[in-house]
Amino acid sequence: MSESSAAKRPPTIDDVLRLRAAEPVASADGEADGEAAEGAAPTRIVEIARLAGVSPITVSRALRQPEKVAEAKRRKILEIVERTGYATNPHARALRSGQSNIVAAFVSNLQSQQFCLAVQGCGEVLEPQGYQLMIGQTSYSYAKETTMIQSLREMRPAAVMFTGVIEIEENRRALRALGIPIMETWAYPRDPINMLVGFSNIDGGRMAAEHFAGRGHRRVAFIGRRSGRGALRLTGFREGARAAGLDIVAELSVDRVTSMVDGRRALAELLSRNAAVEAVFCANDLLATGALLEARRLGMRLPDDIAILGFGHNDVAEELPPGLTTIGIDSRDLGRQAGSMILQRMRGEMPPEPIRAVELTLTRRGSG
Amino acid sequence: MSESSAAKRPPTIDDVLRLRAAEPVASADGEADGEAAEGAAPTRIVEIARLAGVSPITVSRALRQPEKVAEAKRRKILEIVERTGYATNPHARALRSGQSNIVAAFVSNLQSQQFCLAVQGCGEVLEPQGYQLMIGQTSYSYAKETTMIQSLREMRPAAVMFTGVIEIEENRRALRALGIPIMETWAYPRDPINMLVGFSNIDGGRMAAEHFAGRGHRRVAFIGRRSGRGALRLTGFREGARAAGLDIVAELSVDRVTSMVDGRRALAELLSRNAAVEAVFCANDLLATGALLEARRLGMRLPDDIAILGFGHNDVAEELPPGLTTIGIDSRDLGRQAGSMILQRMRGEMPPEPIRAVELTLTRRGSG
DNA sequence: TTGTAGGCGTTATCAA
DNA sequence: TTGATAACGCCTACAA
Repeated sequence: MSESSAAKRPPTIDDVLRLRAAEPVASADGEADGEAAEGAAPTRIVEIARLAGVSPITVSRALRQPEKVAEAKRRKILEIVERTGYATNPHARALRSGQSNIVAAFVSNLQSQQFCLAVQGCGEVLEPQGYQLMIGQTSYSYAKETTMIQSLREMRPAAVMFTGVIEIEENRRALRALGIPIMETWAYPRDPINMLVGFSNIDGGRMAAEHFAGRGHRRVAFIGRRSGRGALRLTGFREGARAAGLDIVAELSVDRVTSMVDGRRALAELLSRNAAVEAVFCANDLLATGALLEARRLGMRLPDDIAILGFGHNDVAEELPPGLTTIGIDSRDLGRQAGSMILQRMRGEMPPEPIRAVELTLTRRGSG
Repeated sequence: MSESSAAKRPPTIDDVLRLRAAEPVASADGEADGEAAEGAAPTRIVEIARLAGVSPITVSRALRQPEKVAEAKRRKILEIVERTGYATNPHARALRSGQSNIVAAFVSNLQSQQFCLAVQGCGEVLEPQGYQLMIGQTSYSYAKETTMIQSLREMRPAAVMFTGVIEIEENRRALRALGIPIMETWAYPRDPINMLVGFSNIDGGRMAAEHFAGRGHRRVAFIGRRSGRGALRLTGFREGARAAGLDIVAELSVDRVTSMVDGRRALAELLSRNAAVEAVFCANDLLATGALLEARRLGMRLPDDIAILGFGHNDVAEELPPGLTTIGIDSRDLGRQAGSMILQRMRGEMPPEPIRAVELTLTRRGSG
């Protein structure tokens, strides 16, 4: 079919290759940069194939399934690829094979150290395997979440990871319909969409109450969001308090947490309502840090005048005297575990256990 | 050419469509989820074309260049797309048109609030236009930077943005060779690769010296990295100090800055060497925050016993009493500007000025 | 182990 | 304004 090419049709790949062969010193086609010649890197697998004297499919195999190509050929091909700087076109690859190398990762908030750590951990596992993380933000907003999930339909990633769980049934369905591995984290729902590396926020709350009980506190309080994970931590805190005979003297709801100021205000309000509180559990470290600063500003000694316990293992809070005691997980490790499970699923293996729990620990510092 | 299809060849698109037409209640092909029927969303433009009674190319035009399609048809097509939830296959699109909708953004450090803000700002501009940000991390490592730039050759994004400038000539060349818009930020080099939204770190250092001079300090010191932007800030600080007649009594080099502890240590060392220092300029807010905490721990009053000035506009540092005075930029705004310039370039327009400066401001708080 | 044939879904190009 | 045709670069399926 090759020799009979007509004259008036547009040039095909092979025409172009023939031209290139006729003019060996290729003219660089970068923007007018005066780019040093040396020949632009090949952009097609056929060019490598020519150089190696094999068919394109053999090059393809040498790259993707090296064990299927004879040692000598493989070596030669890889050497040429290396030398020329050839890079596979991922779009062509994804189009033909239906497999993309993009994994989408959504954080609830890019400003959160812990979420970023988890994403980093996940990337550490996936990137060496040739996957690229695409990071997006859901901003704790259901509307944004829905939009992002719609955009996933267009993006066609190989897998998706969230630093959180998806609660809205419609979104869960949409994700399932993508037919790709979906990873949820940071909680421990009964029915994850697909895979989960999480922990029980209820347990976290319970741990807080038990810790206070162990330190001899009786009159305790809660500051936190009334929705999402905050609500779960409160539930656990209540359970633990009841079991240990603690008295929850106040539950302060703070629904928009954007800075430490919210924690400052909350503690001030709490104290104005109820001066006799001995220990406060703040459902996240941003609130806890604000509370700690406010307590210090008021001249209170921690933990004697008041104990403050946070949630999240934020390491900035370690440095604020006297140091914030906080419950949390190893976020980077969570990310790594998530990454390796995603990897298994993308390879078509079924991870032995699609739901994994990571350990909550309490890091004791000076505040409680 | 359609009717003469042989029997033994693999099914083509049209075969499949014919089958689908014969079995109108499509069997969902999601994983065994018992997915509610309602028919999976179409995955090919031809399906929309059938429904609308037009050719595929017309659907394509209605989606990309609506003005080229007659009003009535366009409306009908868009309505069908909307109703069915059809989403374009970006790989096919990128393959054929050579245009990807992915913009790669690299931060030096995902843990940095300011870098994340800049990336967010950039995303705010690009995402509504249908672009997806792909975020990566260079970890302040030249080796990592080189690897990432290599991976860009494979990823084939529509543009690239960095929170920083690329210094290594080889990497600069590789980026230029990509032939796509490249945005650098956070500094003000004489010869950016392509586009720049930056500020002068030297000016920042100079501002620090001028501020100290204006507050009546004479014996001043510097704490910071001796490479990259830290070095530039030091250069400016020296210039400003000389011009204002200040005496730089110490320059402390801290090359691995990973937490506030580094700032604590640095201040302690500085004071042990030279107790008479009146004001310290820390080249970044992490160091400055540590220094501030250490000064307080030692019982010093700020800014009377010692003034501390940071760089970076970190807002956590606002909350640490007495509040960190810091020089910096509006990072989100920088990101937005970068985004809109990238957008122009991707559309083939030349921004009027490919190099833009953003304003440095000093935020006065209690520390100096 | 290697190669041939052809399609993945879209859009550039040219013709009507 | 619309449509027919073919090609983007790769990889699956099958054949040798």
